[in-house]
Amino acid sequence: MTPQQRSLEPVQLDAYFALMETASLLRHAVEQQLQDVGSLSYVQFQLLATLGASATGSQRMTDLADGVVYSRSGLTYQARALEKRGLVIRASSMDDERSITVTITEEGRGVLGSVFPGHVAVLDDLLLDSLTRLDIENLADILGRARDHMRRTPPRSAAPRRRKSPGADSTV
Amino acid sequence: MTPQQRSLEPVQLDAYFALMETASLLRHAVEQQLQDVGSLSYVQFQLLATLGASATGSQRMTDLADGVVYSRSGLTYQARALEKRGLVIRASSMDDERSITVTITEEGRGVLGSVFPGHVAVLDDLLLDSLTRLDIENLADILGRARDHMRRTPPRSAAPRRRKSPGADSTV
DNA sequence: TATTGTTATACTCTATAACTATA
DNA sequence: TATAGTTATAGAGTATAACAATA
Repeated sequence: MTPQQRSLEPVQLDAYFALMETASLLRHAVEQQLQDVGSLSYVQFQLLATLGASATGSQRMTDLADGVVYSRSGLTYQARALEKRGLVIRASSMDDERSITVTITEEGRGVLGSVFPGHVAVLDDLLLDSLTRLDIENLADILGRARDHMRRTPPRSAAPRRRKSPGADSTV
Repeated sequence: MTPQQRSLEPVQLDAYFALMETASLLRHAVEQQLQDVGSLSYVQFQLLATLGASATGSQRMTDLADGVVYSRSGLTYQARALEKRGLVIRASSMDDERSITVTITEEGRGVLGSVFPGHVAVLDDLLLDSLTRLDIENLADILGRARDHMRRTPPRSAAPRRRKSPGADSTV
């Protein structure tokens, strides 16, 4: 096993590090701005933005969780925080009594609007201004594909929980 | 003011979201692997890797902090955690009694080595395999430039602390 | 006085497991 | 039995401010 200790080529390493570092720096800056202007964490902003972009302004909790990747309980935590501030409302769905529909309020849209200009400014200064139009198109293309691939590929070590599914136990 | 509410073009938005999401998903997966195999957080891995890659296996605390971007106290926290496990050693520098030199131990290199294959595997599966050689080169190039730019550009709202620097107070 | 690093502290966030309720 | 969501809880990580020591 481990026939020859597969190692990374320099370019691959460069790409990896550059990706992680860029995102980290950008997120740091954006988080700061969101906190200063709207007292929002990045995740909360994501949630509001997702709701605001949807046609109805609503989403089921589960669908929101899928979009943001975090755990159910994590989403409950954040949704409650947003609800306390009156930025969203939670109500049980009519078609399925189990699920809960989260809806952005006018106030929520207000905060989103107040935060947006600064958000764009940070983005311009930190990321966009240093790149050409073509760079940006390339990024959107390449990383878009990478993201789609990742969404389809559950990490080996963190396979989707499929406990008890009859016969699914691979090693036991 | 706010002459016309500068907004983002779709491509720009795509690039931004794809960047953040890709990095987020990747980090999530990598963090899992590091935790499972080496009981390391991503930051701790970064620190060990940085030390391991340096010629002497050593770095000053300040330089490490600069590399990882986090706060001083955050670095102290992580460095102590690594020291407790015997993966690094801290000793005061000889040339400057104020600074502390962190050095990776053999044990630290061992953990690094034990974690690396799985790390690469995750990277392959999740990111590299879905991209062409050219894609990866492009990524390394574009994001490399973006990172360099970000490192040079302190975020407006989070300017480097320069309190008390005579005459540096801009608004007072 | 400026810089290096630590400490104390408070807070935010995330995940796990147990639990309720509906399908 | 499976799914949707909440709760309790525990743990990791981060930042701020005050502090000590050296330059």
